[in-house]
Amino acid sequence: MTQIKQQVTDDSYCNVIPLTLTTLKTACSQCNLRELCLPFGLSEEEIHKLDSLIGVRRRIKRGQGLYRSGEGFEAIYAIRSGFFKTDVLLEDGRDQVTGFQMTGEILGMDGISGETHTCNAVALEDSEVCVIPFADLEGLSRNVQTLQRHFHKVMSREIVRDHGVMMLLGTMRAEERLAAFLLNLSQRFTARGYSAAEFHLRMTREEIGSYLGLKLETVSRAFSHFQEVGYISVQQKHIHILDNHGLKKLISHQHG
Amino acid sequence: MTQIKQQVTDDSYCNVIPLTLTTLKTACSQCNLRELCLPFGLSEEEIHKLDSLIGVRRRIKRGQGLYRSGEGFEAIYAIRSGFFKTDVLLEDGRDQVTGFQMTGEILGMDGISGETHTCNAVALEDSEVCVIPFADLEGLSRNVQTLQRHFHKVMSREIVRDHGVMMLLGTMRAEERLAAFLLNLSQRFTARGYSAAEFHLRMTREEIGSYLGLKLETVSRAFSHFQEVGYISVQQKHIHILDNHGLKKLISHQHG
DNA sequence: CGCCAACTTGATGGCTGTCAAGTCAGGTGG
DNA sequence: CCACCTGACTTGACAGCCATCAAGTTGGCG
Repeated sequence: MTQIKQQVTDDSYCNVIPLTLTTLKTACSQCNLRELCLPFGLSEEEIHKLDSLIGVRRRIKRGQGLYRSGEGFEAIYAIRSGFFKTDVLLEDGRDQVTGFQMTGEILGMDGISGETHTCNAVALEDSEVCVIPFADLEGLSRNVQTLQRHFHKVMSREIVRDHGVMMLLGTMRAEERLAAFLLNLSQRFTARGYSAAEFHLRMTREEIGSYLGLKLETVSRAFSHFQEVGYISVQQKHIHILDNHGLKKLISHQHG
Repeated sequence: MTQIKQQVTDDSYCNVIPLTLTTLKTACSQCNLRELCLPFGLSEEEIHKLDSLIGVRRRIKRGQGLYRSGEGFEAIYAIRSGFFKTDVLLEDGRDQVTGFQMTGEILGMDGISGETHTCNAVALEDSEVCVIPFADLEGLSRNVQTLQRHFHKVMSREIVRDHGVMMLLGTMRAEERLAAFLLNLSQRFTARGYSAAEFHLRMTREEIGSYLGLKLETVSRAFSHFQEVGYISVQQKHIHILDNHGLKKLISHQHG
């Protein structure tokens, strides 16, 4: 446990102490992410109850951590703006990105089981999260059935998502993985009102590779190849999907 | 509430595979798996409330399904005896085993998010599960805080477990994966009072390979090699771990 | 302008997939 | 009881995908 901290402290976490903590009351009832986030499906009255539950927002600068593995678990976080990655670090130094999270998505549910976080959450751009004290959420969801149900769905969705990643890591080849990754990002940006075809990657090739179980060179080569055959155009972190169908066909193709 | 029992009995699935349905009342309060299963941490009184919630047990013969992908979600299942696998099937024919479950573990949480199961659960030996109607579980956990908390922990544990598998698939080599798999099984058998060193594999090499993202030949070779170097002895599905430490060292070793 | 991290591209090697042949164990029927 | 059959497993040979190592390019920032 303690030796893990040595590994993590390298860069981002030294800067973690001076987190800006706003005492601003957040208000789900006035948040435009309602339909993506925890309040989904709640009545106006119920959302107002949620308002009182969410104490503070927290601003996290690019590169800084929101929580880290080993830390006590107190709250889950709803991303109000920005972009995060979560990663797990093994004692031997190996690590892997377990997910990328964007606005409206919930962070920190890994910590519930052992009352201790089991992964690190790091902002990939300046971000803001709503802090949801977990005991309070449980308390409210004992009274508000729709909230209880929706929270269970959020947790379950995380399980289903993880199964998808396991499928990707276990059965797909490099280019299939990257295609699936791009289409997933595209779909999630679409759900947030952004362009499905054009977006900016917040993460490095190395982080993509870590997530996909590949080395950064392989990711880079796959990007180049996709560009050669006209599926996408890439310029550094700017992605333009030119042939959505081509990418989809690549994934569903038998690997033979 | 009542329509749930109908769902179980007139399930179209019963027409495909003849499931044996017992009307026996189950009783968590008299179950020796309490400490591993959903009742963990509950008081005597609270466990009695759980008793009333669990309607029926269901017997599943080896090779039969408990639920399958696409089916409506009504209940989660606690394994009372036996052994299961869950797998996901892609349209193109690729499939992957996403987990192996043993007594006391909970099946079916993948179905909560979309109210439809997203994977198949198949018995690898004759098994028996306690059917826990999900709406009832939610109802009771609104009244019993310890149950609510524990159920959240169970879901969270599934997320953490999946992260472990992602780590395994994304960063480990074939023999490391198999070593991690064997140690995980050993530890779970131990928690159930069985030998840590000697056990019987319920799954085929192909199923192990699918879970670990490997081909069955690779699994077989890794078993043979482990035997050569004295880590284990294998005879078909019978495993004897001879050098626990050796396996652990293999995993934590840098892959270089 | 110069530095550095991120990225691209090439050459090579190794792990694991693929194909193939053979062995083993368990179950069935004559 | 035994021959037979089938599915599961083992082992070998070879090939391909991706990791590794290396060198060069680009873009952002002080």
